[in-house]
Amino acid sequence: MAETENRPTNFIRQIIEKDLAAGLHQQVKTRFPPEPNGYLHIGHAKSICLNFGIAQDYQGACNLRFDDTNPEKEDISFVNSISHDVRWLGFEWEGEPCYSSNYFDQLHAYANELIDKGLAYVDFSSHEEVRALRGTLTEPGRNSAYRDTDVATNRREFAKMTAGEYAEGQCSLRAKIDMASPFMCMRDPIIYRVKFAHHHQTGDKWCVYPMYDFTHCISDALEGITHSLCTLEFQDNRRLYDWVIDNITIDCTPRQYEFSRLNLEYTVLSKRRLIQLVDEQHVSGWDDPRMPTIAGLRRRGYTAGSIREFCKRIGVTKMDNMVEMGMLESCIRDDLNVNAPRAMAVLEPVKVIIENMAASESQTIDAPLHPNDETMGTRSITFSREVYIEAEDFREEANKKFKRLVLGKEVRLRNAYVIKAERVDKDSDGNIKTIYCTYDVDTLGKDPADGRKVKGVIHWVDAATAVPAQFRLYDRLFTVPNPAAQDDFVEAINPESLTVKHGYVEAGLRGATPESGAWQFERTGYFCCDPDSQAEQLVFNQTVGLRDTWAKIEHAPG
RNA sequence: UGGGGUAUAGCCAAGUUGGUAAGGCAGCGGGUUUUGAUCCCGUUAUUCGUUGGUUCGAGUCCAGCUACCCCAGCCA
Repeated sequence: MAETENRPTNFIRQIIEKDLAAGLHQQVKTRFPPEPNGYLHIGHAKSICLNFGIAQDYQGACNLRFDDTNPEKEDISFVNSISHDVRWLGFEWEGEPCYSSNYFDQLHAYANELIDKGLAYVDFSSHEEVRALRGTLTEPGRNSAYRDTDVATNRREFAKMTAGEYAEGQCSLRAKIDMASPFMCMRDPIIYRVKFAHHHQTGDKWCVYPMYDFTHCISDALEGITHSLCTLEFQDNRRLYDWVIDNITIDCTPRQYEFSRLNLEYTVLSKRRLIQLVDEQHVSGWDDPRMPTIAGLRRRGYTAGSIREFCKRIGVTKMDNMVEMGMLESCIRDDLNVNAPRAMAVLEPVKVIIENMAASESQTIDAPLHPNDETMGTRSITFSREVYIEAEDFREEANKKFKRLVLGKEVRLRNAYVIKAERVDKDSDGNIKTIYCTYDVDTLGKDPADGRKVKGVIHWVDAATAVPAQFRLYDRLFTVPNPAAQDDFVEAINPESLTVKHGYVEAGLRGATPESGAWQFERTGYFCCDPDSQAEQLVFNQTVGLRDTWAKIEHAPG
């Protein structure tokens, strides 16, 4: 609903439309290929929306493929969370999820094909020797002493490697390409290494694992991927991608296209840094509401639709970018503004006693669930002699710009009556304990009969039926726009990224759960119930605040 | 002269047979409003990294320059 309807256009979709028009493919096929070594984040959402979105819009298909060639870093828990998050985002992959590890047998056979063609060799050089011979960005590399080993020997040595006869690091299988290539990845890249590691999918079957560059292109070809979309840092790797496909016997020629990865201000989007935040417990976990992970955003209250809309708005190009948080916030506000029912909550309560109302009296008021959408219906709220209002909504004195409750002045209680502040009670420290007011009985649902204007409206909760609740307010996780550029990004963590408040919500929210959806707490922001919430102690996360023009006015110079 | 990429408003981004700068976010001004919200209206690049060239005409074509990003894991 809040999602814009027009289909996105970008250079990749243009290539696809051209290919389709030229009859190059009868059906477009893409894939989303995460390594299961962490949780998905908003940057992955960009890739997911691109790949699955293309499949949807061009009647094609998109595979979910776990690129699991490095068992040491991977875990089955990540394949589960990734599958869950992709579905939650609203996408469905073609058939069963795929795994690069499904192709280990075929990959191994292709490695042997390369050996047979004299295009791969087993190298017994040490890590240090390999590095030293690789050369530098400006100097060519030099050939390894093992580069000209004969085919039969290479066959035999690779078999021994595969059989576990060599230790990790003792040898590797390398493609024989060009040690003088200006593309570093073409200087006889290692395509298989020895790793005595248990694999979450293949168990202990293998002690050699193929490298990314060798695996990815072949996996794409085996799955019939037509357009293999990845991020910019793989542009050089495309030469190797094509080299492998060109030098093995395979009847599919997928094409790789690169787009720029997403950068979001005031957060980090690299797997390495997110893992560090979790491991060092700077956050409560992968789903901490301050995290840019899908799980974190979900717990924070972001909807799948708002994330899809965000991906649509940021577009897909090859330009390096740094997207403002405001862009993301605008997407969730647009969604929740139309979809979230309204309610009232007081986050920092101060008691108001309405002196001209009987203590025994309690009224029930029907309040709209949405001011601009009456089809959403109404809710019942109660009003009685004692109510809570927001501490910041009262001042003993204030100028005309302060459209709230001021001593001796009137204000409208949202959905209820006009009240007037008569006097206050303070504690020994001078803090306001209670505000004594009177109310105008003839102002429910109408303006004062004598025509006087009351411009301020504040929210409130009936003390008699209020439900206590904890509110968690979040701020940006980092204090600088680009924490990844810091020497140590951990030092840029915002110590005030979480603020906890204790107040009240209206009675109707008793029993709220994380499945209840979102509310707009009027004049405050959008909230959802956190999984930590319990019947005796409701916990609400602020997804995002309302646009706050008052803050600008109040803090404006002069 | 290692190579690969990218340069359009504060941010994101259209612009693709060269014809006289879309849209979104943010901002600003105004209107409606029992949310300082929403909504509505208006406004925001004489200019497309820069310097030259071709052309009646260039963001789009050509040449030079500059800036930024990526590549020297047996990571992906």
